[in-house]
Formats: sequence, structure tokens, C-alpha cells
Amino acid sequence: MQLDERKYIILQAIIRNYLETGEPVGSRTISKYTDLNLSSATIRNEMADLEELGYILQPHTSAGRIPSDKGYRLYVDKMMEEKEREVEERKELLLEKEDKVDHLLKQAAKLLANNTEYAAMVSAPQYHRNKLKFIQLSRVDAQHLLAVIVVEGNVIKNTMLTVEEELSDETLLKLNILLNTHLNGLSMEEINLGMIAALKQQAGIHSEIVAGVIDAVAEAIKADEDLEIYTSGAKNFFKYPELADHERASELITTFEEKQLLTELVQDNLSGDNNTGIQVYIGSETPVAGMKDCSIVTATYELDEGMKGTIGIIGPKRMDYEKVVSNLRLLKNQLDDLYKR
Amino acid sequence: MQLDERKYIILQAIIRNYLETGEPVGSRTISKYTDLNLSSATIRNEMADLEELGYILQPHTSAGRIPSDKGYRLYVDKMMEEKEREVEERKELLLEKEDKVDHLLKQAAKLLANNTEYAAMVSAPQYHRNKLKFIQLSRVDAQHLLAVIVVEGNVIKNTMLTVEEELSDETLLKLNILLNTHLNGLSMEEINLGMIAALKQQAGIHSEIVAGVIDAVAEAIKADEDLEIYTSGAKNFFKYPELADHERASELITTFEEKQLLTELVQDNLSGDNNTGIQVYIGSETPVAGMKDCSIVTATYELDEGMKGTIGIIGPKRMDYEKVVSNLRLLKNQLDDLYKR
DNA sequence: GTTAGCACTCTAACGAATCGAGTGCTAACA
DNA sequence: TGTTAGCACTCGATTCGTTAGAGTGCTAAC
Repeated sequence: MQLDERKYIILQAIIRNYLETGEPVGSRTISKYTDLNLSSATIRNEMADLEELGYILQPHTSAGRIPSDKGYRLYVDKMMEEKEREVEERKELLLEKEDKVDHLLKQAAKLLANNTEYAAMVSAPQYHRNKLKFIQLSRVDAQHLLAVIVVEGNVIKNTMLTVEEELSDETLLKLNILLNTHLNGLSMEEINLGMIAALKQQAGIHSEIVAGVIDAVAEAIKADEDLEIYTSGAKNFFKYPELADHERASELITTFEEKQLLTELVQDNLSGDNNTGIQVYIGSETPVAGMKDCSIVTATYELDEGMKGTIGIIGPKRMDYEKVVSNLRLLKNQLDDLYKR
Repeated sequence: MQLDERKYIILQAIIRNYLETGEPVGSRTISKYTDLNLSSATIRNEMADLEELGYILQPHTSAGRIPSDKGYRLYVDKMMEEKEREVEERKELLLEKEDKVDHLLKQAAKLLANNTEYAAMVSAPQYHRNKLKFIQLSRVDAQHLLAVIVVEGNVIKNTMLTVEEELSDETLLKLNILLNTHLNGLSMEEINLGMIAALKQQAGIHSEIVAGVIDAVAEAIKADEDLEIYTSGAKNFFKYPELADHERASELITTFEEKQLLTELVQDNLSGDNNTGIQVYIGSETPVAGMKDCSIVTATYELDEGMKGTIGIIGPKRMDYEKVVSNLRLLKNQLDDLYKR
């Protein structure tokens, strides 16, 4: 047996109906819902076939049918194909340009959650070009030095260093020159122990300042390892009864709060790059443990050259995929454009 | 009628029992629970009195009694008095010293939530001494200047400024001296428009750089207006049936996620300073709308001179106040000591 | 002042009956 | 050969009356 045109239309009708109501769909409903002009008996026969093919499920005898993960998958794939062909009209999301990236991204997450009525996440962009660009040591007061470290991509890191006795302007200048001439343009791998030792030796009695600066450099470069993730709309989980029972809700909220569990998602998304940049995980396909009853849709954005991050929506399997995809695409485009002018 | 010793013992027994079980407490239970050696009938009489006095409630006829807010209040006040007299043994919480304050505070929130099994919040300290301490302009590359601004309390703010044409070292030095000599030691109120105009004039063709720096200064000083709050343990709401129904849970989770609603708590806590630094809000006493069914316990910590923040626990009204208070006190002390060595 | 006893109240739990949506199958029809 | 009407059947959800039990308030006796 095979999936012909008519069977797919019926499957689609079942899914569309189920997305709206969340209730199993019966043959009579479909008989009226579609314009196939078929009786419920005929639909029943087709539904039996669809079930045998694995696209739909019966929660129990004498209930209607609900889509299986396989059914959703087919539906989503076909939808994505169609969307591909359509020219997306460029609506604007109300994303105000914020001066701070973290504010911007928090706002983006909130916007997604409010627009879709699902839970939303936004990961801060990861920087992959980690060459040292600039170091500046300045005296703040008698005991304190401020080290400012700028990494390629204009990521800035400050560290306050404490010194025993006040350094003269000349010493400070020397140290600055020493650090900048030797370290600038280097990546972390290139700053090896030998070089550090040589630097310390040249710094003489100020070797511990050099050590402090180098620690700070290491810190600045590895900073992108703990990935910042913003979330919004946790309460939306409660809107869908299939997610709202205590056990599930508790698990979801925890996963959502302990944001590092969502890191999987970002990794998965940034590595596997498909053409559209939109990735749909249905039910058990999701890489996040504890969200097996959900569907997750993600997209990759690129704020500036090489600064890629992930935005995503988490909701019930019966989510409005079209709406979610178009929302994500919209926001992705806007983020992409934001800093590229 | 008045609350005599025996009545209070019975009230205490009711509360203790209710804290454990969450079920209305009957006269028979109390008759056995206490060592007053009274029959259930006597207890019933006393309970009728306690109800008349407003310390306990009956959810419906033929159910046991539960404490009212007034009852809790009395219980907590007496407990706090006793605690006051006791010498607190100084246990250590496993708070590892983190190099970044935000990591430290996130960890603190998690620790509180895990130890108490309630939801926890930690606000980042607010800085109130906002005098400018130090400004440093540096050239990063041909088009970019980095402005580093240090405010008293060692809060650091960076801004990248874009310039049309490269500045000479000499110009840079002049600008640095200009800015530092005129602005250092001043608070925001003292930097008025006249001064800004004068500075710009002195900077000549580089007036827009001065403008950029001053904007950044303003930004750095007002930065503490949007208060950072860390939360943890949202899932713990689900552990207490009286908070876990959909409506309430949804509201709580939302309030907890939209952290700015918790700001009220921080404000309230930092302004009204009582002797112990521990503040207990029971039920409707809480300043946070949407948490009227909860009790909230907060404490103020002081990381460094003038850098005060708030830690707090949010749970059901029948929370284990003793445990919560001692946990908060412990953490408060540890935070207080952390940077004062 | 305390307590035993008793009638009374009210919720939670249980089970039987009923309802109704939906199915699968069969036989008739175009 | 595909479609449809008809029918018996299944099974979850709902309803409703019953029961069990926990707890009360009141009264009378100690």
C-alpha cells in the first residue's frame, strides 16, 4: 500500500483539525471538513490505511485518530517545501534597536514568545574568531591596575589587578608595549608556556602583573564557552493540556530554567546547516532530553560576520508550525540585517 | 478573651503539624501530638476560641483547622525572637568563591533553592556611590576608539567609539588628560550641561568624541537602574499542591520569569531596615502582586561597602520558616564576609 | 474545667448506569 | 471496483446515588 494524493489530503485534514482542537479527530469530522465529498465510511477505510502506514494513531479503540510523529514529519516537510516556493512577504517585527546586544536578545525572546504563544529561547552569538586585538593597562589608583583586553570581534574584558606599590608611568608604558608587541594578533593556542615565561622574565619584578593579564586573556577567550541563553514565555506551557500536568510541566520548566540544557539545541543547530536555516524537531527527534513530548523549531541568525546564534520555539507537538516558522524566519532576517548595514 | 499560654501551645502544634502535612489539623491529632494531656473535646473548645480570635480557620465545617495569616504571623514573630537569643552555629554553605560576581550570585540562588526546596531569588548588588573614578581612551585600530570608564565601587563600562580619521597619540593623550582632569571625582549631578559644553569646546574638532564619552558615562552611572535578578528552583512550586494548580502555577512562573516584578521586593527590603536584616512576608503581606498565596522571606547582604543586594525565598505559606531563615542568614553572612577580608 | 458520648455535617471515594463519539464490518448500490 | 448505509460493538467520560470517615459542636456527667 502506498500514500496517494487522497490519503495525504485526509492526513492533512486530520492534522490541521488536531492542531486546532487538540482532540482526536473522527471520520465524520473529516467527511465534512474536507471538500472531497466522501462519506465517513470511506474516510474510515482510508484512515485504517493511514494507521497501517504509521501516519496516525488511535489513543484507544472508539476514539478518533491523532497524528503520529511520522505524520507530523511528512506534514512539516511538505509545508516547508511549499513555503520555500512562496515569496515571503517581509513583515516587520517590532524589534527596536537596542544599544546593548543582551537587551536586544532578551527583547527578541519575549517578542517570539508573545507572538507565537509558545516558549521561546534565544542564544547569544558565539564568537569564533578569538585573536587578541589589543591590551591596555591603566593605573586606576595607587593599588589598582585596570587591564582591558579586546578580542577580535570587539569583545571586551576588564580585570582589576592589585599591586603592592604604585607603578610609575614609565613602567606602565613599558609593560603596555611589552604585552602588545608580543601578544597582539595571537590566538589562545599560539600563546604557549614558553612565551609566557619569556614575557614574565622580561617584565622582571612585575612578572605577576603579566601573569594576571594573561589569566584575564585566557578568561576573555574562553568566555564564550558558557553560552548565554535567554528564555521567555515559560507560562505558555500551561496553555496546552498535554504539557500542563504536574510532572511534565515541572520537567519542562526545569529544563527551561537550567538554560545550559538547551545548549544541545544550539550546538546541533549551528553544526548541521541546512539550506533554509530552519530546523524542525518533532517529539522524540529533539536533542533536548526532557522535551520529548514537545516540538522544537530553531533558526540560526548571524549578527555580524561569524557571530552566529540560535533562536527557537518550544511548544506542543501540535504547534502551529507555519506560524512558528514564519515568525522565526522573520526574526532571523531582522537580526541578520541589524548590524550589516 | 485572650491568648493564654495553653492556647499558644495548641496554635503552635496546629501550625507545626500543618507545615508538615499540608492537611487541616483535627482536634484528635493535637490531643496526641502535644504533651498537654488533654482530650480532643477540650482541644476542640480551645480551637473554637482560637478561631474566634482569628488565628486559625476552618476550610469547611467538619474539616480540621488551618492557620490564618494572623496565626502564621504570631508563630513567626515568636520564632524570630527565640532565634535572636540563640547563638547561631556557623555552618558553612558550599559557596565557592567565583571570580565573577554574577556567577557567584547565580550559584547562590541555586544553592538556596536546592537547600530549602523552595524557589529562590538573588538580586545583584546596587551601587549607590556613583562618582566617576577614571576614564581611559585608547586606540584599538584606525577607526575605533575604546573608552573605558571606571565608577567608584570599581564598576567598569566599555564603549567602542568610531572615528572618521585616525587620531595621533598626542591628540589621544590630550583628550585623556582633558577628560580626566575635568570629570574625575564628579557624580552625575555635578556633570552639567555647561561643563559639557566647555569640554566640547576645548576638544575642538574632537567634540563628538567627548560627546560619545559623556553618553557612555551617563550610561555607566544609570546602569544600576535596571536591576539584575537571578532566580532558581521554579520547579519547586510544583512540590506544594496549594501552589501547583494551573492558574496559580502559571502566574507564579510568570512573575518569577519576569524578574522585574520582583524588584518591589528588593526595594522594600533595602529601604525598610530592621535589626536582623531578615524580613518575612506572609500571604497578603507580600509586596509582589501575584504571590499573595505565598510567603516570602528576604535578607539583605552587603558585598562591599555600600553594595547591597537582596536574597530571598518564595514558597507556600506553610513553609519551614525556621529552616528558611537559618539558610538565608547563613548565606547572608557568607556573602557579607566574602569581600571584606 | 475536663471529658465521654452522640448526633450531625461535609468531603472524598467508589461503583453502577448511562451517554455518546467513534470504530470495524457487512451488504447493498452505482 | 470503489462508495455508502446500516448496525453492533467498544470504551472513555459523565452523572448520580451511596458509603465511609474524619471532624465538629453540643450536652450532660465527672
